[in-house]
Amino acid sequence: MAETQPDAVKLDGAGPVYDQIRRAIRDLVVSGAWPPGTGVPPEHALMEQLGASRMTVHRALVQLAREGLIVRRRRSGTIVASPPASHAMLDILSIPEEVEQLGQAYSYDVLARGDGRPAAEVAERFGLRRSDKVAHLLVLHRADGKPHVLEERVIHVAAVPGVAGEDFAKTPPGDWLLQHSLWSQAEHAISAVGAQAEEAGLLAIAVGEPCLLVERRTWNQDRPVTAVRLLYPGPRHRFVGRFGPYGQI
Amino acid sequence: MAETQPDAVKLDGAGPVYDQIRRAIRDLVVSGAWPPGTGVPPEHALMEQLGASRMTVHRALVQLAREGLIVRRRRSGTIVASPPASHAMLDILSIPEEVEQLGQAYSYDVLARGDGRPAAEVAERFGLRRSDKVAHLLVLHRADGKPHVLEERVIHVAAVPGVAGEDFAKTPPGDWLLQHSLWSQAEHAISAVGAQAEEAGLLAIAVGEPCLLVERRTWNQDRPVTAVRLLYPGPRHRFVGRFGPYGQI
DNA sequence: GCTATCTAATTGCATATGCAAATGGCAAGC
DNA sequence: GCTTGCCATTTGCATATGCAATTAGATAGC
Repeated sequence: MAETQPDAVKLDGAGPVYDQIRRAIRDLVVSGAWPPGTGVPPEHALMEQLGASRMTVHRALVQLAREGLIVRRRRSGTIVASPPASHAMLDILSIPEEVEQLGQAYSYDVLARGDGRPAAEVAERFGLRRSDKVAHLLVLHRADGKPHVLEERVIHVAAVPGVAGEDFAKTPPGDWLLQHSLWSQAEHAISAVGAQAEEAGLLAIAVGEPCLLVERRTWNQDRPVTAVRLLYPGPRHRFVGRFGPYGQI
Repeated sequence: MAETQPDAVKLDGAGPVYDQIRRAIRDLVVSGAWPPGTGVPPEHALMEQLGASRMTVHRALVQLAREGLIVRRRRSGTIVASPPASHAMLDILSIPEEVEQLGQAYSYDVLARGDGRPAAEVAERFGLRRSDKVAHLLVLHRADGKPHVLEERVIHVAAVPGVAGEDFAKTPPGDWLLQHSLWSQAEHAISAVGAQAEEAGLLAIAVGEPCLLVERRTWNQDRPVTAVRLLYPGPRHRFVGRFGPYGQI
């Protein structure tokens, strides 16, 4: 079964054995070598392969399961988990989901698309080199037909091969990227800005109206994947989070 | 040593033993029965007291340590951890720290204070009953002498006994509360609003200027502790977070 | 073919045991 | 008093063992 073991688990000899195992498997998962659904070898196999006791292997796997990287079921075995679609606190659901959770009808339009090298201003804002080929998109998402959020997105073509042949007619780019790209790190920033003239026109609000601006940049192993600027009009959008003194709850 | 064991660990018989132990101790910590610094009994003591093996006790304690609720050191033993001062993603540092991290000089003024029953509008906005006694504060925080953020806060007097005799002359209320109150749950919301006339005047910005509004409410065991409304002027404030596909990093 | 039953693979949990590592505090020596 | 070294306590780690719970897949029976 080559499929169940695309790469071998390799220990690095640093620190406790259970932690070496945990890190080794974690690295295989986050690097994409073991994509979601891949079967992790059963405890007995790892035990022999690594020369550790079952309890030690077990400890590593239990911890990975608690971290959400793998899913374990008796008899079926252990598989690599699918990353959760949303990230509590601040991360945003896919926008279609976000709108549907509000009980409104979702639709969207790709207003503009350009492929080529990024303009200096864009490259700067999104942390790209001017030599990187990018796709540049402007998308308006609607809830019950009314403007909901304006998305300006840059996609690094080299990091997402399929993007050149995709027109985003059926799936908005954010959701499409979730399925067609890999990412290992993201950063977002939230701020409040007034709508510029063009933005205000598209969102059907007054110029200068306060908007919540969410900027997110995504990398895969230090290589930029995509950067997006989401402009939510007015005080009718809120991002809510809950937590306790020792962390999220 | 009564101090090291203010309450006994009690198992509830539900689920795995190690998890019963984990939850029992967690509850003692988050309820405040074991405040930060309290000594947790050593593994051997818990082992005898609970009739479990050391490895089972160990498993519970290791997990609590990973969750950050306790701190363990060889020979010294295990103590209840102090909650971290800030909460990653979105939670805000104490405002003095926030300003100092920007390399600016911090100062603040208590602009107004009222003690009594909350007005209907305030009670509504902060989830209080009109019969609850509250302290109501308006505080302007400055960075290098310039307005940085406007804080409007309501404190539930019954939940924070010392508040009546405190004038917040030396410590702003947010920091003071961190030291003098207990909380088990918080919720915050972020949105963008335009500055109202009075707010704009205090912050020295134009009326309608976009502001980032952070609203946070805090409870202790379902009892409201405090609620705060932080108004950050303009696009010069950003909240930044980083994360990976499987959670925060 | 369909269903009920059984079997075996796999994870989950708890225990017992032994040794390693760190270190607070005591004792001995100066 | 001060320093040095030792010892006992406490946590950290790994192993071996045994049994329970779950369930995919095989088998037997209809």
